[in-house]
Amino acid sequence: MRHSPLTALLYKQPEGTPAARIVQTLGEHGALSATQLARITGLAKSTISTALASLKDSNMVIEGAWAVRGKSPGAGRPAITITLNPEVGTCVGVLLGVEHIQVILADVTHAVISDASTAMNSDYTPREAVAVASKLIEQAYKSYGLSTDTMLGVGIAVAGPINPRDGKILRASGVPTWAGVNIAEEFKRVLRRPVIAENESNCSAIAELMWGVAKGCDDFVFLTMDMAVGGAVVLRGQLVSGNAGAAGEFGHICIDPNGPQCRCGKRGCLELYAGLERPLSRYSSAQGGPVTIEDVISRAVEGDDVCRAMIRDTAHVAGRGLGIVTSILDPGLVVVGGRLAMAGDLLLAPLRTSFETHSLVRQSGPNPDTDTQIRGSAFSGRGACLGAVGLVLRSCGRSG
Amino acid sequence: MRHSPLTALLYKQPEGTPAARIVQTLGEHGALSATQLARITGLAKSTISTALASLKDSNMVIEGAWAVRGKSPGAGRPAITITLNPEVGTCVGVLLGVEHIQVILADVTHAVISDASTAMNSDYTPREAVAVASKLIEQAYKSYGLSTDTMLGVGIAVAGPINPRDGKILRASGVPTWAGVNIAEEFKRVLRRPVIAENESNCSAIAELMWGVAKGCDDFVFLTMDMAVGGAVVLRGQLVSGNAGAAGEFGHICIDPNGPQCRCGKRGCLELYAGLERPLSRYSSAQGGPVTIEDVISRAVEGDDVCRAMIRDTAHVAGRGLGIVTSILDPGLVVVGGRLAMAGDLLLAPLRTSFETHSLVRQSGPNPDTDTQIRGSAFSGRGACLGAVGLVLRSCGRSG
DNA sequence: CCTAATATGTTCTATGATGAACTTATTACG
DNA sequence: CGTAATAAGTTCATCATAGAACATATTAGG
Repeated sequence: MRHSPLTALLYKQPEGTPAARIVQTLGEHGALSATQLARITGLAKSTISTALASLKDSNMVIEGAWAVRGKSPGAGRPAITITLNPEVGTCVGVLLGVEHIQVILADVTHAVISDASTAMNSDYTPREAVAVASKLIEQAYKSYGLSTDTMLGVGIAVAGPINPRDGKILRASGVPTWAGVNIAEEFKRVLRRPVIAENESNCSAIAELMWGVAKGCDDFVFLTMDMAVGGAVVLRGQLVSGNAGAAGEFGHICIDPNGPQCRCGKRGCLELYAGLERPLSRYSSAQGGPVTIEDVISRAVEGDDVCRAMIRDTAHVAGRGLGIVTSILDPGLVVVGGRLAMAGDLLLAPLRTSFETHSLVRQSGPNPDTDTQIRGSAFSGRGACLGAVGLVLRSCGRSG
Repeated sequence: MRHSPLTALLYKQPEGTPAARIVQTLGEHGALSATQLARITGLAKSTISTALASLKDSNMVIEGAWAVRGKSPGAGRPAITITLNPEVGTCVGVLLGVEHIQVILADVTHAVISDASTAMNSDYTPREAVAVASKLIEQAYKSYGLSTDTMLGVGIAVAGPINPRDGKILRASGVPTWAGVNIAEEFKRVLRRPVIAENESNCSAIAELMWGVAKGCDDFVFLTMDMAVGGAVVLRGQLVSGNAGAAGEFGHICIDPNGPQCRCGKRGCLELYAGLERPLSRYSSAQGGPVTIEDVISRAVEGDDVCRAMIRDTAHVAGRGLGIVTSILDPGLVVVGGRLAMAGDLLLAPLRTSFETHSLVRQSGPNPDTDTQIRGSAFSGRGACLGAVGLVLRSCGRSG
């Protein structure tokens, strides 16, 4: 099973044969009918039909008579749903977070089989990361009685931009000690499988695109609000990585050129005002003990004024940042993720208000046709790692 | 000739038949050999060969034995260059500027046949625009003995964003009185030809992409520096228009939320600091008479300190704006256009310096691999109108 | 001047996607 | 309960594309 037929289909052509495109599309969308496949891939019904026949023969896809998603059974012959055969392979997503490493094991339908984490001291080395993640992966396979031979690939979510040309973490990254490391190579050497590394925010955006609030939306912007501030840009269904992989670094938009120095070297970055690191450490010392983002949110929900103000203040600056992003990209949708997004409307309401005063299009009054929507992420914290899982079936034929 | 075979080829399929793609590619690149066509379109040599045969039969393309561009004749059979037959049709580009209307008439090879302008009072109406432009077009055809039957289409460059959904000029536009007008329709009604309207900066970007410094570059950002500040975003060879057509409105990036009110309704927009409108009117009253951008540039070239400072100051703020753009898009190339770009290094040198201090990627020191290049436009003022010409052969099958 | 090397362009056949027509399976309604 | 309407999925002739092999036109060098 070292090189399964699925692997061959996935890691091949840029546009691909009908079979490959079907597998890809099923990977992204889950269960679909033949007609839906035709619509999504743009191929003819007949083409789908013949391709599906051979895919069924080789056991790559299976059919079930379950109701097709989002379709109330009306008149007409009911559709037969097609799914990737879960037994055909597994995908692994790894999140290399600041304080923990998370590993999600999923089948090709993206059904999560296992989700495990290990706490880490911040400033762990790439070598440690590989060791800990490999162990988590191994344990996940072992405890579910699966062979690692079924592993089709590994997606890795990293804090910091990755140069798309050489795969190395950018020197102007969130984790300076990792600068210049090609983390995908490090993992590939040990796991001997296709490994795709991506920026954490980009992974979150992928998750939103595939299964989240941005499903079916080809153009949107993702904003991470957590200790740090990050983001991602999706245009025509594809991540925009930029020349050096630094696209979507909303946290480093200059808000005030005379502001305090940021760890990136510049002054007055958005992250310094809209990130929770500074207000949280101030609040923690005022409280006389460490307070987490989750604590702040639950206290805010309970009505704590200081915590509400903290969220409102970050929302206000973030809205200004989004206004700037909108002057440049004018996205139809902004998805807000990161742990602070779990605050829901406590964050989103002031964010929307601030955005409207700072948005060009909104200056001519509300208009549902042209207004940018702002929505909270559908995932609470797991988004980035799920997105890393999604990377495996998405990024076909790029790295190998 | 009302519906020439070329029109049929141009305004049809989204991806298109080989013949259509060849015509498009020739339209964009000019003279090419069959082999180059195969490389650029991605089609097989054989496909190109057969398609070219029928295109030659129908006289759509002609071959010449001129040396293929950028190819020193080495060993091997010399290439035969293919060009669109200039006699097969003409394209018109219209620029609706603030103070003048410009019309360029070109053949399908984009060779400019005529270039004429009429001065306008600012705040002219769409109806006047159509009348004046139509007259200029008519004169151009008449004075070169061409029939308007050969007109394949008209591209229009407009100051202000255009909603890609309904083609109407956005209400938050540069010319408020034009808000809500579908200028392409207005022209189409009179000219009875395919008309494509685009934002002026977007047209300039198209020109740079097709024939300017961004030739062969699929991802770049265009910055207009003139009385106002605008811009455009090109990703994967395509213009990014945004949800409401307001993508690339760099002039309305918020630089200071407590700054003066901008005509767009927001406060402290980049345009107020990096646009020449305010410094120029101040300087004009100090000089006791109207001074143009061209005057400022020539005085700066001659060594005038006030004019040099004016350019340097706008460059400084613009660099900060570009730094912000880079945090979001991280483009590999920035092309600077608008009349101020004619100042050359007087503008570009301080712009680059300012950009570097405000650019995230640059924080880890210079690196030719990841650094964003900043180049001046290749066109002096004519870019937008030339781009409008280019729109005609480019935007196939969108509007019609 | 002849041959090798190199590159362009053409021919021919197999493949494989397409679209029209058809079959199948269900609901709606009289 | 039967027929019309609707939608899903299949079959098959047609045709466009690609790939391999070939023909053609040039330079380099002995």
